[in-house]
Amino acid sequence: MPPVSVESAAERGIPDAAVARLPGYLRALDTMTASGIASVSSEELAVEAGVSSAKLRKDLSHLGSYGVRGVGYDVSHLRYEISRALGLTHDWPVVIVGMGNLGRALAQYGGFEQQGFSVVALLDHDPEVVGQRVGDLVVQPMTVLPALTGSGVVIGVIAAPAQAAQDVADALVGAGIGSILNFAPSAVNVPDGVQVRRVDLASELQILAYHEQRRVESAESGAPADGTAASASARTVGVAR
Amino acid sequence: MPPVSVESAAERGIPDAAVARLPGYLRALDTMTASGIASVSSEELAVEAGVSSAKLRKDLSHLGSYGVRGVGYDVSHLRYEISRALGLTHDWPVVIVGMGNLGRALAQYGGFEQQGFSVVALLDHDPEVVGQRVGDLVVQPMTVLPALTGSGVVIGVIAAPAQAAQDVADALVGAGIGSILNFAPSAVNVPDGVQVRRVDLASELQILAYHEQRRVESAESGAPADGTAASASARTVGVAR
DNA sequence: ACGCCCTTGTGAACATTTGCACAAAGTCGC
DNA sequence: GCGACTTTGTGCAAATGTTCACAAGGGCGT
Ligand SMILES: NC(=O)c1ccc[n+]([C@@H]2O[C@H](COP(=O)([O-])OP(=O)(O)OC[C@H]3O[C@@H](n4cnc5c(N)ncnc54)[C@H](O)[C@@H]3O)[C@@H](O)[C@H]2O)c1
Ligand SMILES: NC(=O)c1ccc[n+]([C@@H]2O[C@H](COP(=O)([O-])OP(=O)(O)OC[C@H]3O[C@@H](n4cnc5c(N)ncnc54)[C@H](O)[C@@H]3O)[C@@H](O)[C@H]2O)c1
Repeated sequence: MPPVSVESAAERGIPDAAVARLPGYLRALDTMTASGIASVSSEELAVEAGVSSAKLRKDLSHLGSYGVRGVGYDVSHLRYEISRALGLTHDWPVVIVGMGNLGRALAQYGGFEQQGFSVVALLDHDPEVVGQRVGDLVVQPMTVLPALTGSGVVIGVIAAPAQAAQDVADALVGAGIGSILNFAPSAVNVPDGVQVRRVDLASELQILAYHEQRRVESAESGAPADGTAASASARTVGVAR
Repeated sequence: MPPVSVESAAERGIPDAAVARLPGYLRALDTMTASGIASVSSEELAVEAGVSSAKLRKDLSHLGSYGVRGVGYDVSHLRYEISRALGLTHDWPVVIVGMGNLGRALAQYGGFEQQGFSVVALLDHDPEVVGQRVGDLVVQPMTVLPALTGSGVVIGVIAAPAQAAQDVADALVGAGIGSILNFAPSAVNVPDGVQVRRVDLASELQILAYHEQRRVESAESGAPADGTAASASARTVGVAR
């Protein structure tokens, strides 16, 4: 690491890979709280979160030294420290754009709210959809975006069709949104400094398919299956349907 | 990994990071096909897929040498080669477990089918839900699982509540499912060799929140913003750009 | 048929992430 | 109080992933 002179404790610059795992630790801690557990070792927490204990300790070391050697971590204190590192000490207002099937499901799903986010606005460009009520909110037109960002909304969710995703992203960025969660199955290009994360089921399934294919191929190990014959292998799978 | 001596051309062992990007390339190629584009350079495809061209070329090099120097890649041929590498030369049957809000939405969402997967069964443990019709299928009890795997189903989707996720995973693994896509916000433990991927919106939002927080903090750079005052920061966001 | 020009495929440098192993540090029983 | 025992936090090495930069290769115009 560069010799970052002062650098208070360790508050700045947690590696991306570690940041991506923090929410999992948070969730595991919540589960333990619900079970009435007050203290955990890195080993126990690691199992609950599905990682190795060494990785867990290394990750936590980036946010400071909150464990007690020989004992473990205090569940509620660690929960607080991770929350703070992630910026969840206050709720973040979120806007969802695109009120189709997915947008409605997300708007009504309580999973956000419990985790430090609150859906404060629902937008759609279709005049037919604008004005409809979804849960506690009324769908608004795209033109209100600047007003939303003006009042502090910085996270946007794209739930519009793929071909509209880039337009929506442009509108969000133009209005000052700095972080985007994209459910549309397409990449969006944004300026430097704007964060985009994509959630795509088809991609996830395709990645699983790759691993399944490998398993099938290695199951027929004995046969070198080199060259020509290889292509037939996938068919094998009993798949009677 | 053991040093796999012979290793034909490049068919085996594509790095995980590359595999995770292949679906994105596939999607980008589909978009180009729809636009009537027959040939692309790595640079153009990289922009469409949202990666750097060097990364794209390196990734593709793991599946073979399918480009033409000075020209680029033939869209339909590259599409085929990526499909083949991912194991998408045939459809994969999928079972969804948990027919609540999310399960129903997934079952009726066409996004799977277009991409090489077909939902062949819907399961739930609740007798009230079993027998209901969702789209073209009737919800079946958990007891049919072994029959499904017997006929070739190897990919399962968990759309049950978090506290049931481990039980469902155990049932899936016990029946012979080898790959699981888990939508419940909890980690599941499975034996070696079983693949699990998790999709969790709250985690994604929390990761975005971390980056937003950093942006806010660096905006108030001069001020150390240590301790107490920090919590007010988020409201600020002048985000004039 | 030749050479120019363009883009691929890849070796090598660099960066990040993971895993190991253990000294440091604290608790708890006695 | 003190020593034995437990578990953290971390230095280091290995593995994995990314970026750079360019030689090799192939088409296309002439
Ligand atoms: N339905 C699912 O289960 C599901 C699951 C995963 C991903 N997705 C993806 O999510 C996206 C939305 O899916 P859906 O089923 O809700 O689609 P949908 O067609 O039901 O809804 C899309 C909504 O977006 C609005 N919209 C279109 N263009 C817009 C624009 N430029 N600005 C603002 N709003 C616009 C439309 O008016 C419509 O209300 C799609 O990209 C889809 O692939 C859907
Ligand atoms: N609703 C959403 O928009 C959404 C979005 C993201 C993630 N999720 C997550 O997806 C999961 C399901 O959400 P939901 O809203 O559909 O919940 P839900 O309560 O509507 O549905 C859950 C279904 O699972 C069934 N089930 C429960 N235990 C089971 C078991 N052991 N075996 C088989 N089936 C069982 C129930 O009978 C019920 O039909 C949850 O973990 C939720 O956090 C939901």
